[in-house]
Amino acid sequence: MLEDRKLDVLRAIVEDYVSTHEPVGSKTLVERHNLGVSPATIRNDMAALEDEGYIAQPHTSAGRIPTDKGYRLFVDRLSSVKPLTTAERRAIQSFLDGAMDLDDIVARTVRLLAQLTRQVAVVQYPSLSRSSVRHVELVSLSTTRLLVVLITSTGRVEQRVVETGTEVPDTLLAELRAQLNALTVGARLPDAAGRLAELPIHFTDDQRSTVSAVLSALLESLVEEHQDRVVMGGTANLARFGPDFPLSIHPVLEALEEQMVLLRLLGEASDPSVLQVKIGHENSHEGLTTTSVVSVGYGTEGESLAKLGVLGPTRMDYPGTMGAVRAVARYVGKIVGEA
Amino acid sequence: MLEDRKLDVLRAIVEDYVSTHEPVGSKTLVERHNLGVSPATIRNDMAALEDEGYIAQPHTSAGRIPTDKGYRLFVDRLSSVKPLTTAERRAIQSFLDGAMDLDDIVARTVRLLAQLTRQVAVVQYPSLSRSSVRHVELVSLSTTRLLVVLITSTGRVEQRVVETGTEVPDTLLAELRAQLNALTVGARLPDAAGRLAELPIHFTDDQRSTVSAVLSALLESLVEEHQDRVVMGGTANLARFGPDFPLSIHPVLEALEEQMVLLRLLGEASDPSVLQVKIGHENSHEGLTTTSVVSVGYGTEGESLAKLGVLGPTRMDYPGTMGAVRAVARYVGKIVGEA
DNA sequence: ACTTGGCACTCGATATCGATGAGTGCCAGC
DNA sequence: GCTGGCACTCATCGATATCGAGTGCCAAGT
Repeated sequence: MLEDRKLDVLRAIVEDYVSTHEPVGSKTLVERHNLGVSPATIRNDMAALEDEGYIAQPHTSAGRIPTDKGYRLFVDRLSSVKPLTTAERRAIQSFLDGAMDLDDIVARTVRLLAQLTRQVAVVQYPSLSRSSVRHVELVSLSTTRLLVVLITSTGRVEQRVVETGTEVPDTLLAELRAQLNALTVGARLPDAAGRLAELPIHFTDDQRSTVSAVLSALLESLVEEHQDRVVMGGTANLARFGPDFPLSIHPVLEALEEQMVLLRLLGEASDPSVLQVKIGHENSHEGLTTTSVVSVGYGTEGESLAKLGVLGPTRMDYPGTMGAVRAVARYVGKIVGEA
Repeated sequence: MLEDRKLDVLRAIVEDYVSTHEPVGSKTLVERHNLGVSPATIRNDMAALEDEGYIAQPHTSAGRIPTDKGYRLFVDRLSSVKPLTTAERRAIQSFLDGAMDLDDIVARTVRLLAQLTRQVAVVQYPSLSRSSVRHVELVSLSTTRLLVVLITSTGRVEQRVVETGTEVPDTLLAELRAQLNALTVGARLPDAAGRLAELPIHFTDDQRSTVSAVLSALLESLVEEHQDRVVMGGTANLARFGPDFPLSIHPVLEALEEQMVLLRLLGEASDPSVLQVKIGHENSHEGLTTTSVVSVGYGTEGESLAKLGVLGPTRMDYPGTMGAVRAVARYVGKIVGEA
């Protein structure tokens, strides 16, 4: 009974603080939520919660604020993911439906997420390593220049310009194109990279340099894992986080401009199909210690291609945010699967 | 003589205010710059400048701040574009050299500009309408699905997925590919769009639907002007604009997230090859009335393909910013020309 | 064993007040 | 037309006082 009420109190504190952005005291707590007890009782519980590290007071005589640990408990045990309203679902669908190519899908997803959660949205491009080769194309740009284009099953197009040094006859180009496609089409990107090794022996010596140049470019395209590009949007919402937002937005903006940080933000989580919530200091990066990240993988048929998520102040509406992120991930996964 | 000195005073005020971010008074002015006159004299000039609307005082009994009109005069007549140091030139070169594809070039340019000017950088993708068709490629994704790929002379790749409804034999695909390339390669994008009209008659009736589907997709790619995408970076610098930055960053961030606003920001200037400076209220968009935009077109051989620029507080270092923007535009133009 | 009302206490937030001083406008003299 | 002098304005800053939300603790009640 006691333990139960303490958890109720914690939940109430989190909810109140999230909605008011102000430290919450015992009196206002009993007023707003109908716990059937007096402020004094609440105070006792609060003191206990503070001892256990779930809440803290900014100043000696102020209300309580949830700590990271408090939010963690709230997310893990005191709340459930809030399903979206049908209006929101419709919005997602209509927002995402008109998308043409992959770039467009990602761009729309970012804006959608940002709008829905009113926070900063981050979307990772579908990973190349999970996708397969759809087509390889060689186009001569000038006498000594080739464009190598790789088209993947997720609709992504990678391109590289190659300096051949010598002139490349069209016949060689056609031959090479045919062989490359025969060798790689349908294979997973990493596998395709491996198969390339079988190729060069079929050509004469003076073709070698050209061929190997093309190969290395293609290889680059195939293995370029760091091309795991990430798109971000909704930074305007950062300002909304409050004028009271700790230490201003500068470090946050700075961190968000680092691709690497963004990628790590989305996390190398164990199971990408389950919602991941990183709260405050759980984000390794300093400067993001007052923010939380809600992320989840998206993709086809249980196979997660990439991740997406949002970043906001630790004092965010977790149930709502989690609901939005999960819903968007599902829709996008479906769409990417179709394309 | 008198007029000359008044202009000197205005220049001094702008320079001081830009470097200190504080209203500048008559006394400190004479100290810092060696005008050979007394503070009282300066005060007279200042009063005159204020009457004419070039400067203003935030409060009675405070120093003067340049108005938009003052900055305008400063930019037009009192300053000259500051050439970069050789160190900076080297930085530009090394920063831009490793670029692989067009995306990469644009991304690097944005970061370079942001870093160099310590402001928000905006770069427009090279316009498609000015470029020409390098190659058209058709790739079958599945039995009833085609990918139409357009490669332009600026290295840009446009892609569209087409539902054909019926199965498309490889022979038709090859034929169509050959004809499309013969018809369009080398032509400017708008011209190429026109020429497409000549094509369909060469095919049989039951091929019509497929062909016309492909054509309309290609046509879309060719004319899609709104694909004038814009990339932005360096938003972290917004925070640097000061805690004193008027009305916080919110409206600015919001404006910057609108593609349309960004595009208008770069401006439909008369002659894109000349540096354009928009100061404060000259930017139509409200919310950007305390910011200035320095932009210029870039491209090959005097032909401007797109624009780039930076956005900062009206109290920016105009000569330096203009120098950086111009220098970067030149280098990028050269690189895009090569690619 | 909890809960509750009461009460003294803390301390951030807010308001008031005066001193300070940078900066101004104006004027009379050079 | 420049300059020094002078009275005046007003934002800034620090000190002081007040206010009140919120706390911790205790003794009494159930």
